[in-house]
Amino acid sequence: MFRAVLTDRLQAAFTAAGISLPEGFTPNVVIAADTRFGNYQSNAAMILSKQLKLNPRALAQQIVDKLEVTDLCEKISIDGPGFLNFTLGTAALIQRLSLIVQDDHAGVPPVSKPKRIVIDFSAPNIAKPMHVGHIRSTFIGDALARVARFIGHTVITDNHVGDWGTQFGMIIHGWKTQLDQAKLKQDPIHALVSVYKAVNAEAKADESVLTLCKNELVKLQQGDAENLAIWKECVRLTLEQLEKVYGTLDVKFDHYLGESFYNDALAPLVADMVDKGIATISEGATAIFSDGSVPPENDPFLIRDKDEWKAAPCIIRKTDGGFLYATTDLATIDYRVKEWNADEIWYVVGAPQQLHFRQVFAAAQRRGINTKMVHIVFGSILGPDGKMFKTRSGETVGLLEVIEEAIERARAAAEEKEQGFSDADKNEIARIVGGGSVKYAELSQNRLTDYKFSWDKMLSLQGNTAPYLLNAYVRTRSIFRKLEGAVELTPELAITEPAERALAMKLAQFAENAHDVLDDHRPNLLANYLYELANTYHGFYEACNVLRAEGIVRNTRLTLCEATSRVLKTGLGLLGIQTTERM
RNA sequence: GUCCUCGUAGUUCAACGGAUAGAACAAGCGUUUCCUAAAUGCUGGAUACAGGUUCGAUUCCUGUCGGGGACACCA
Repeated sequence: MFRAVLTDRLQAAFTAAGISLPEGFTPNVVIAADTRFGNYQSNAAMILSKQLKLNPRALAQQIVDKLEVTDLCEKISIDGPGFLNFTLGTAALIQRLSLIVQDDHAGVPPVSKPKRIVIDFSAPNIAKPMHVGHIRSTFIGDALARVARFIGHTVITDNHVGDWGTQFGMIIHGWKTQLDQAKLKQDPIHALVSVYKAVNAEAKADESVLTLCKNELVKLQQGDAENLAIWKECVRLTLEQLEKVYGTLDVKFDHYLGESFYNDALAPLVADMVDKGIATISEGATAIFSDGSVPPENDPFLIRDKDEWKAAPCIIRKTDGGFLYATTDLATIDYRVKEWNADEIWYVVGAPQQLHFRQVFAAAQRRGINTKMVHIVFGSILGPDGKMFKTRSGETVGLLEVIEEAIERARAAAEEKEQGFSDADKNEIARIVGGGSVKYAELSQNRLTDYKFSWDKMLSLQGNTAPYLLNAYVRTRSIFRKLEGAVELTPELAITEPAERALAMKLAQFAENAHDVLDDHRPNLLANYLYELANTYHGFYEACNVLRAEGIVRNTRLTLCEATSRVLKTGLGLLGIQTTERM
């Protein structure tokens, strides 16, 4: 990575110039946003000049005098208030380009300290279809897992399915009284959903039905054989359907340890926490309160009411003895730490659950767990009214529906092309383009912002979308197909045209971008990078004909195409988007 | 009420404290004897408001206004 090398060189230059760096200060080098000034830049001189009370430009000059980067840069300049601007030399770019074409990681170096990271994402509920709300967790989680693995971490993905809870009282009651067996065979999840909805309506109108449901739930929790069998069948049928959806989306999990997996751990966990004084009995329930170890404004167990701080406890056992969401999550943390030796646990879960995780993480810490736990927050998908899509009240759009529609639209687009595709070709292209479009629509966006669900936006095939990137890839492949037969790319390269240089420069930045994604868990940085790369490639493609060129020019351009091809395929792969040779 | 989060072009979104705030869609006019036109060139338009910190603020801090969310026995 040029950035890392330049950072090291800069550090050495400070030492050589006899400037002692303040504690914890490392010179900052970034990819220049505006290539007019150079390719990389640093603001280190400006920041240090403040602390050392020196003139920033003079300080910059001192550093430049000692800087040894002639192997990398053809130009270093001091601009504006004291920016250090580096312009890479052609030889360094060429070397980099050769590496991308040879390396199976497209020139992305591994992390220096690999970790064991457990990533918790997707987490659909049993007996309910996945809806558009699951898009964010599933795609963001999957992309982060892929990137983390790619740069050398050990990743364990776990789908913490909602397979246990009060809804099973109603489902079991409905299963026994009104289940349509034929429908269950045909479309199990929808059969279960309609049963659930019908019972829910009945229970609202008739108290006695609600009581029956509660009784079924109690029996299930006590291990009644018949209810247990029904529950297991519900889980099996739902997982079977989910696997199909995940298969279409190319999303895989290492584990499916749902909430029920932790049932036996809950009572001992609560007892232990009471023993240790972390949890106390209050109003009949068992709850965790503030221990006063952090300032009240940072304490997740306190809220301010007027001028006083009031308790905001986290309940782990209900008055009736039942356990809750937080209890299961605490047990889950125990398991992940003890059984999987997790260094870090990442939760890709929506913003509404921020308080929940703050409380659970704080509770786990009090139990002596010092594993790093991160809630990777994302904004909500809103309905046309600007309010959250609700699972319980309003109808939402099914995830499968969105994917199918996307594939259909991509298929229609493929149909219009005159590339002599067979039906099988068209189906495969439609699957990749359609599925990729939905993923890219999500992943190209900052995860924190809410957005309104829109069919046209999610399924668009024009503009900054997956097909745009795929088309760039297809263009690279088409060139190699035209060559008919193996091409030997030779190491003799010469970058002369601005479009060639711009492309080589962009390709070199893949290494930095792949790493930056995990700094703040933001796949959209990678998506944006790939868009810029595709854009740069399209520009190169218009400006520089490859096949009609000869000799070293042709070899250089072919190498640029090969490198672009590799980076696009690898980068899209990190987003969970497959590529196609033709479209 | 308290806390969290968001507020950027007509719309949907970008921008690890950096230089002239980028794209896409929508609109208009062009580009195919040339490697896939799902491409490409050109033309307008935006940081909610008020302070503060800084050489420099869309970004950090404070307040106001506005959207959304969470706040003891649902998950």
